[in-house]
Amino acid sequence: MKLSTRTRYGTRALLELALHRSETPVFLKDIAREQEISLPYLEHIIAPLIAGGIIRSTKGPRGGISLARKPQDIRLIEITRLLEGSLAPVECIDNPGVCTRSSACVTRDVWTKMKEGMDEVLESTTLQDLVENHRKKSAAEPSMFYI
Amino acid sequence: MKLSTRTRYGTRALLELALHRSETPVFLKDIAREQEISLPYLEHIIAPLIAGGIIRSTKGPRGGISLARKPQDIRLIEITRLLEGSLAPVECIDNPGVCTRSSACVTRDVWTKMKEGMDEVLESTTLQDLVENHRKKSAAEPSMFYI
DNA sequence: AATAATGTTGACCATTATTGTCAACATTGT
DNA sequence: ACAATGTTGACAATAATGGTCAACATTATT
Repeated sequence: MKLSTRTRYGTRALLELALHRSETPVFLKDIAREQEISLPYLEHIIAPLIAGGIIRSTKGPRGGISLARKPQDIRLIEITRLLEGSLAPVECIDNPGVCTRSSACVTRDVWTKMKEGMDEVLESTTLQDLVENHRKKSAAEPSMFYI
Repeated sequence: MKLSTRTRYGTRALLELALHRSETPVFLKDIAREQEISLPYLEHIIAPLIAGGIIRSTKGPRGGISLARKPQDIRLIEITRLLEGSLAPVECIDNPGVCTRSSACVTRDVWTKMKEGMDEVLESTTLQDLVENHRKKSAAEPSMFYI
């Protein structure tokens, strides 16, 4: 039940973008260095976020990426949907046809509740919430500027 | 974010045991057939449940396995702990040392909430709850006797 | 005691998903 | 024209999962 690194790295990259207050886009290169992700891998992680309308990108010199919307309008559930897909712990939740027992299965009901618990957290949290929490933590512990 | 088949199969096997009202133990062979799991694989799934004190086993002819406790005293969280380990979506929740940013990381806080949401569901559900839900569903849809 | 039916254990293997890397390309500011 | 960026697709390494197989241990039955 681990999240993929795609989702972890992607979320941290988005938070870094959200923390970047200037208008100018940020280089992938810089995010890769900050977050200790290889540049080629980060490119592949960013791609679905661009396709999903969370990130805008500009090519060429002085290019880079930036948030397509304000941080308070980006919910974490969108990020995980794009990078991780559904959080359903078992296939039969999204796809009841894969198992003939789906409708009568009571373990499936439990796994469904688990999914709902996770979804609720991610639906109710925006990038802006992360930004604010980060600022609070940074204020409390000035030495910790990491994301 | 999928559960392993170990956990899914193991939970279904335990539910089958819980539904089996007689005193006599159940053959692994029979559970394997009912749940469509290969016998050798089921043996490996059962092993940690025996070691964890959820299942008792008897060797020899007329042997088999049975629940070590009453269904209302077996919480699903015990099962997932034995078969899946922690539900932490990221390693740094159980093991902050793996990442120097742990204490300052705000994404980690979100993943922690996700874990707590899942744990809450599994802590508050017992095998007996599954048994009751199963009986309700069976009564409503008599043709669906599956687990 | 012999035997057959069960569960136990450990070694092993196949498949798949993840996690990347690399190279060619497209775009754009200077 | 060129250099700096992002884009895309093919590919590879690695690890985890899901499973098999064979040898063994135990016990009821005869």
